Amino acid sequence: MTRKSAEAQGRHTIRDVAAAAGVSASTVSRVLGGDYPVSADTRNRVMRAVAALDYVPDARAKAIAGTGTPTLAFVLDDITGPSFAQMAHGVEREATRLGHLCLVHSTGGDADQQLAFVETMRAQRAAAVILVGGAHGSAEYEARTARMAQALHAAGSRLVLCGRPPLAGEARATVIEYDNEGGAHALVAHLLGRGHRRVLFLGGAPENTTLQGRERGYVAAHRAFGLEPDPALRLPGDFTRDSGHRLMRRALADKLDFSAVFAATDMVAAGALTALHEAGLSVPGDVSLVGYDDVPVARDLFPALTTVHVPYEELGRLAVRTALSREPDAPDEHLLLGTHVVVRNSTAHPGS
Amino acid sequence: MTRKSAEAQGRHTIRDVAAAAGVSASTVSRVLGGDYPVSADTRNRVMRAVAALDYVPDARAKAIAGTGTPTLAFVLDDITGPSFAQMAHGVEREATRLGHLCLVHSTGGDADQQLAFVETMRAQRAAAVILVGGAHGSAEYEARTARMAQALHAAGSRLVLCGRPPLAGEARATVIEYDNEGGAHALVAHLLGRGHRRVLFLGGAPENTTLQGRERGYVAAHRAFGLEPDPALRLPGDFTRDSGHRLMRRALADKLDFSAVFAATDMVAAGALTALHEAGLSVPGDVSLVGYDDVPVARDLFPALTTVHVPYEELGRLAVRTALSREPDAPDEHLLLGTHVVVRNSTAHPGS
DNA sequence: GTGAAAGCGCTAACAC
DNA sequence: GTGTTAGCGCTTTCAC
Repeated sequence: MTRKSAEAQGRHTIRDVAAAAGVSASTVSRVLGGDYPVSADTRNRVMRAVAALDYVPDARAKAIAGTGTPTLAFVLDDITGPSFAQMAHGVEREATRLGHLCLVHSTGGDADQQLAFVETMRAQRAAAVILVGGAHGSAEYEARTARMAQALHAAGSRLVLCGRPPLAGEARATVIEYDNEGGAHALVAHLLGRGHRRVLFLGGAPENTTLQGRERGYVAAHRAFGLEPDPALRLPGDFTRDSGHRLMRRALADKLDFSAVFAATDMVAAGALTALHEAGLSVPGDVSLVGYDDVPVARDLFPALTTVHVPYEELGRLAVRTALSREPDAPDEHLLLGTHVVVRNSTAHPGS
Repeated sequence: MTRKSAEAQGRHTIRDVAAAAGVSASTVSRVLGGDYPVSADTRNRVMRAVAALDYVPDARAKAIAGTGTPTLAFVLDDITGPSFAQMAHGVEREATRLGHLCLVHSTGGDADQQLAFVETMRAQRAAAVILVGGAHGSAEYEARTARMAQALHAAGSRLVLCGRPPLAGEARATVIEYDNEGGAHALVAHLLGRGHRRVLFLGGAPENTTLQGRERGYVAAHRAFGLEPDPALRLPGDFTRDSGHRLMRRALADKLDFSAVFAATDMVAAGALTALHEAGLSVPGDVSLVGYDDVPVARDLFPALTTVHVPYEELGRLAVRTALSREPDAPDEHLLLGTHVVVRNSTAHPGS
């Protein structure tokens, strides 16, 4: 009958163990801590008591007392998206490797929920918070994010922005981007170089910086060829498979004139491809199709999809490493990862 | 200069706020707590101080003091698998809805890492731990899992096993399964009913209970048709796309005789489909192909994949609900969710 | 080598 | 209404 947790089996405290072993709580702490001189006999008795009670120290109490595993949070829009999932994988592996507890959370693209979760992580005293996905555009959102970055920094933590542009000013956030504009430029140049002149762009989103970047690359590639893209060929949407399917059906129904399609993501491309097939069109015979991200399924579409490779898993690992290794007062860092086109079978010369 | 955190900006405690507002710590606690009579003036001063210091209460300290958001953990083999990702999504949504902090962690299929993480969650005093994915078979693993279940139960938490069979004995674990055997049976019967007699099975894994169940359904369907499946037609592997690709190439190289393929998961089917295409074979013209899980991309393969629908997101939500709603001493529950075949375009009569 | 006591940041019971 | 005190479960001086 130790104090009060008499029959409350399992909810044992360090004092229960101490009592069972006939020592003081501090001794138990020392034994469990590892590095501290304790007599072999005492150690044995304590270990036996720990085993008997199946005692596990309360991680929250350790944390508050200064010991305890540091925590790292990874926030994304939708865990269901394969590219995000790959990144999550990289983040988790690296965080675990570096001895951190890793929390993954997806917000469904809701900016408020995202900020709320970052706040929760600040309350958890997380060592770092990694935010991934295009920013949501609005100035108010940007300001709030900047405030969070400051707050985390002030608390000795830090905010890492992945796949999105830096915040304005001295925001105290680390940024790791990959090249959306350059990749899109190279990809569209590939299309243009094969003779395509009317390239449909699926999934531009004025509020999402990632999609914006890809759209800029699309435009830039045209200009580099001395072309001006037809605005009617740019269909706004999000980065999901269903958006691609819907958009492609609409483009077909509207009898838009194009010989190639640039889908903003591989998932959009997957949906578009299905719509194309449903319409009895052949890819790349009747229309060429390209995507972006190089997610694993890109190889399994038929035809295999030409796309831009983004090193997502590596990106995740890198985010964790820079987040955890930086000196508290090092200046903000800004990394830009390269991307490259992967040519597969979904592109051909027009009318071939 | 409050106590010691003078210039340690951001790392503020409730006492710093109290000092800044000229009140006691308990008053700050009461203001922040919400429900407690506090004079309007005091409240204002406190709120102002909170804002000025950008104070956020330490969640760990709250937790240890009895208040604090409860936590729930979700453990899966690989976040990269689309079916798991969908479940993770359901779990997260529901956990958030019920006011719980949700930790997602993937173990890469490593049983030791899985158990270690469950132990970590026990240390975090998580309200529940949800484990998903086929069990790893070995008796030792099963025993350790049972011990964890007991320990969690004793601590007022609980273990929920998703998509895997119950533990032996009074293990104190809630189980939510979906019907692998029945779904596979119906699916293979669909093939057999169309005249196929030699069905290749890709991805049986003797150590994984999920894959085992699907394999049992495969065999049972044959027997129901008075057939005995050829053991040479069963290729062991895991549930990944790459496994499917490799296995299919091998089957083709070995010139195995079959007119239909049952891939253990949609991802395996995706890899197999690509291998089939690479070999110049037509689906379903030359060979019929079916998968299992009905992940979103199943619709985007060409031809669209006939498969078995598993309500993964619903499964995740259900896991959370039953985990959080059960009485501490209610008997172990065991739910079995139904599945159903979704016929699309990847199957036809043999030789058609 | 071990115990008693103080402290981590917070809440709650008990004064006034 | 508000401050003081004790306590959550742990670690870590500081004594002996």
